[in-house]
Amino acid sequence: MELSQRQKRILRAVVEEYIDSAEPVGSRTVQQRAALTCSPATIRNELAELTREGYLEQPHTSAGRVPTAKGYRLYVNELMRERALTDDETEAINQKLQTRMAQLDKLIEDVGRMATELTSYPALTISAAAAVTVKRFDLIYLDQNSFIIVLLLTGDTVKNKLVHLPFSFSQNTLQRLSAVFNASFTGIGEEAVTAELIDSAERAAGDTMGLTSVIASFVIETLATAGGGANVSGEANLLKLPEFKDPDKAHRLINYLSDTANLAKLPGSTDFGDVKVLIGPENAALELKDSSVVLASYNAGDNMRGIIGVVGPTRMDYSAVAAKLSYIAGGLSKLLAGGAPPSGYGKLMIKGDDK
Amino acid sequence: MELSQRQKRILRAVVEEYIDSAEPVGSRTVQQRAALTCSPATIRNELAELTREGYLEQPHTSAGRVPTAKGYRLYVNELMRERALTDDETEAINQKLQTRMAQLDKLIEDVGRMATELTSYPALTISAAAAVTVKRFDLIYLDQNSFIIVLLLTGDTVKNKLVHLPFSFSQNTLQRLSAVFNASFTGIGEEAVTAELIDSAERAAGDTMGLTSVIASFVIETLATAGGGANVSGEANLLKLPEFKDPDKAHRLINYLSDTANLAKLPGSTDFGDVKVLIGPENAALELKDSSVVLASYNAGDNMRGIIGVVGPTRMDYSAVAAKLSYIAGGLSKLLAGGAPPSGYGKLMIKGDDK
DNA sequence: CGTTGGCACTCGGGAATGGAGAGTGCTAAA
DNA sequence: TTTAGCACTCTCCATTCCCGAGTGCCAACG
Repeated sequence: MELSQRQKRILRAVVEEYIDSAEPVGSRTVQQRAALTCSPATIRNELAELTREGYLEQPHTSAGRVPTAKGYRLYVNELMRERALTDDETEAINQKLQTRMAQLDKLIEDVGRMATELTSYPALTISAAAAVTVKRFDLIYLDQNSFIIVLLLTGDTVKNKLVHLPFSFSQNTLQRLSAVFNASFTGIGEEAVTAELIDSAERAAGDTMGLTSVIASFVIETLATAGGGANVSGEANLLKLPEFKDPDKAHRLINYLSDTANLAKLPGSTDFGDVKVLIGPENAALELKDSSVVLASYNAGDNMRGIIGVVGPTRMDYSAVAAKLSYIAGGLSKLLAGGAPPSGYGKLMIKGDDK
Repeated sequence: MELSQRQKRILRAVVEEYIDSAEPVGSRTVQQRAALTCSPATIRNELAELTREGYLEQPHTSAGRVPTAKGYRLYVNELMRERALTDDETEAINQKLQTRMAQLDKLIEDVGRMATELTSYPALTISAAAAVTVKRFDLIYLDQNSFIIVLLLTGDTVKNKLVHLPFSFSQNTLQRLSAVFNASFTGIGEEAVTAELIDSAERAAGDTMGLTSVIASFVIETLATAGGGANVSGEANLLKLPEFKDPDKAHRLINYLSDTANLAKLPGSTDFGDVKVLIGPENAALELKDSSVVLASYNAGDNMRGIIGVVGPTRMDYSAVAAKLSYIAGGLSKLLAGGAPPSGYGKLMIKGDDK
């Protein structure tokens, strides 16, 4: 059954009022908020209808109405006004993006913090590399017992490690090793670094001391960990919200979020520029069942992509949050991929989780 | 006035009971806990005396007694039984330290997380470098527009940055620059990197393109940020405690902790192996006035040192926490400084904040 | 003189009580 | 189809009341 125009206006009014007040909203409030000409009584009839259809619910007889997940879904998909960011807001975001040009890893974390500041909800970032490989090897000779391994990865991240060894080696050995690694270990993924490959590299370099395997294991470790980096910031902001006045509930959620392994499980596939909204029970994880998650993905260049998102109560201000995340993700793409902003940047496309 | 033996036993019983129960403790409970032969009435007299002396206080007339900061102080300084860690506990710590051998920065953070797990209180880590300088420069030529700066710092940390430039330069230029930097920028602190020094380096290298200042600014940035790294983990654990059932209070503290700038302000000077206990009002920061902080410092080699600590309610289990932190700090020193464990490792020395 | 039992007193916390207010559903009239 | 009116329901808040835990003091005792 399709909702009437008036029902939609009412639903929107309920959702938006509830987002602001966090309290069940009654017929009189709806009338004012939606600027409807009809009386509260009429609205009561419509509210009853919407409740019957499952878009709203009552905490108890004779309290106002609260949107259900279904109600939020409809709101996000159809009713939400696309909120344009104010000049102040875009200005603030731009400026922050500008001034935060540290190393790549830190940058992403910083942008997460920035998302927290802007939305006042906990922010999470996930950088999922499509397939990281080493672009280039350098071995820097320090003294006869130590050297530095420098790896240049796809995505132009640089990783390094200082190695001390109990035996000595020559600068020549390192040069040979470096050549061998550049020849056979570049452009391959973690799974391709096999024992055979290491063996053959060892022979090729004429390495009898096991240097090859030291380097190779660093390569494996780096490739394995370079992919997924997840990070959360601003968890404490949850405590300000009335829905988390129960410390136990807050504790469970914060705990869930602080285990980065959980974040990786969030459904991530979003087109660049789109924003994905997961409302309450749509979340797979039990701990998120009565919270909502808004995700936007960015393009990090070199086939790498990441996700930035925030977690909040189901009554979070989806339009404002979605707009901000979309803008941040777009800016981040521009910064990282260097090129043009991804399609849809500036505009806002919401992708729901319709079933 | 010196307390009698019995008074001390009573005080200890009150403190330990309160640590366990978080509730004001009455005379009968004390009698049982301290296994005293005298009756509750006698104990009441003593309790009244201790209250008069300021070691205990009553939330209201006719409630049990609660230790004051002064009471805790005495307990920590004199009454606390030095708790030996059980074999299981040392075993667990050793094993965790063993398996966590990632890069230095991550290692410290990980150990912080470990401290959280072991004590179930939020843990903080601060790595305060005495004076970081660059030990060695390397510039790796990638192509005519880009190169990698690799800095080896005191403490054997390696930092790097990938630089893309809009103009081209030769491999020779980089070699010359590298030599100049190694000659005049090694072993000096951030404050010594002056405009004059950069100018003269630029001339010495015959650099007309501003490469020198690009590298120099990375040096400054690195030296400035390499020093203080602070980190907090496990904040959510606070929410489990009855003293933080008010979300507002918890929020204030967690917020305070998550601003790493605040952590740097904690009084840090502790001898290695010692554990420093700051009880409630002894803390300088307002936000910590009714929490306690236990700190242990470790030796990170190369004149560098760090602090690892936990934050909890004033009634935290000082003996267990202090023992664990001391052991962790000792193990960390051994791991980082490579050499012998610092004096006092294994044993436990408490340094209070006596005034 | 320190210790003990007894007793009156105090105070916080939880349960019970009783409006007040907000909001609903229903009915009858416009 | 909309509106006004009305009885009903339920939460929230403040008030009251009682119970129990614990104290302080006093008088008696070894």
